[in-house]
Amino acid sequence: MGTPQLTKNQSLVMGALAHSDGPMSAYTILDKLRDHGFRAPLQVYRALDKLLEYGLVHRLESLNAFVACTCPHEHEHDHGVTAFTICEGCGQVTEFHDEAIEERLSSLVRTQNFKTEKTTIEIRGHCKSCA
Amino acid sequence: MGTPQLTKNQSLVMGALAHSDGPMSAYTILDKLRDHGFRAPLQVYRALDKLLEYGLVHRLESLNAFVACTCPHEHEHDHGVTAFTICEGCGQVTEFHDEAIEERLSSLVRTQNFKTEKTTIEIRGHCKSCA
DNA sequence: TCGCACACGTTATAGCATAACGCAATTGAT
DNA sequence: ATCAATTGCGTTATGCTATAACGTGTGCGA
Ligand SMILES: [Zn+2]
Ligand SMILES: [Zn+2]
Ligand SMILES: [Zn+2]
Ligand SMILES: [Zn+2]
Repeated sequence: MGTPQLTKNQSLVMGALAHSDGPMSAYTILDKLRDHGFRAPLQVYRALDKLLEYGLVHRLESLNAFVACTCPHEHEHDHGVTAFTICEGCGQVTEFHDEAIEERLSSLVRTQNFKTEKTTIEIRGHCKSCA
Repeated sequence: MGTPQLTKNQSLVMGALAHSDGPMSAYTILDKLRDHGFRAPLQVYRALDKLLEYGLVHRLESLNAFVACTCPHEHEHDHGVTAFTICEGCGQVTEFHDEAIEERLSSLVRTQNFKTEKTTIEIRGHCKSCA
C-alpha cells in the first residue's frame, strides 16, 4: 500500500505546493489553480485530504495552511512525529523529526493510558535571517 | 507584573471557560454569554486575547478552541512549553508540561539558529475511557 | 448488466476571525 | 485642573476557512 497514482486534481494541488516556497492556504491554492479549471474550494480540499492521507503533504494547524512534505524517504511508510519551525518574518517552514521527542511524548502519554492518533508540534518564532 | 484585575468581559469569558468541562470555540462562548449582554464575536476575542496574554487560557490550534489553564502555579511567571492530549471521543483535554521535551526542542531549534516565540504541542487520540 | 466505489463539479451554507469606526473611562504627566 | 495617551467597550461589516448536500460520470468486479 504505497502511494497510488495521483489523479489530475491531486497532481495539480501537489505541484502547487511543491513549487511554492512556503505554506499555502487552501484558498491560495485555489487561486493558483483557477487557470487549470479549479472553481471551488472543495476541489482543493478533496485533493488535500488524499495528499494528507498519503503523507505527501502536511497541515500546519497554527496557520490553517499546507506544505509539501520535505522528508527524504519515499513515503513508503509513515514517518513518525513531524515537527515544524515556522518563521513569522519570512514564512519559511522547516520540517524535522526526532526520535527522542517521539519516545518521550509516547512515554508521557502512555501514563495517561491515552492512544495517540496524530501529534502536532509547531514552533513559531524567527529564523536566523529574520532574527 | 502579575495578572491584572480582570475586566467584566474578561471575567465572564474566564468563568465560562473555567466552568466548562472541555474546550470551547469563541462562538460557543459568545452563545453562553448572550444572557450577560454579549452580542458580537469581538467581545469574546478581545477578552480571549488578554486572557491568553496573562496565561490564564490556552488556545488549541488543532481545534480552533480555547481552554482554561489547569496549571497549579499561580501564573506569576510564564510556564514553559505547554502540551495537550485531546480525546476525539469525549473531548477531554489534558494539559501537561515536561522539562525533557522542552530542552530537547530548544536544543534542536538552536541548531537552526531559530528563535522560539511560541510552541504548540497537541496530541489527538483517544483517552482511556474512549479507547 | 448490475451494483458499488470513487473522483469530480456546483451551489449553498456553516464556522472562525478581524477591520474599522466611534465612544467612554482611566491614567499620568504637565 | 487639563490635556494626551491608553485601554476597554459596542457595533457593523467583512474576510477567511471548511463542509454539507446533491448530482454526474467512470471504472471495475460480481
Ligand atoms: Zn514529512
Ligand atoms: Zn525568517
Ligand atoms: Zn497552562
Ligand atoms: Zn475520551
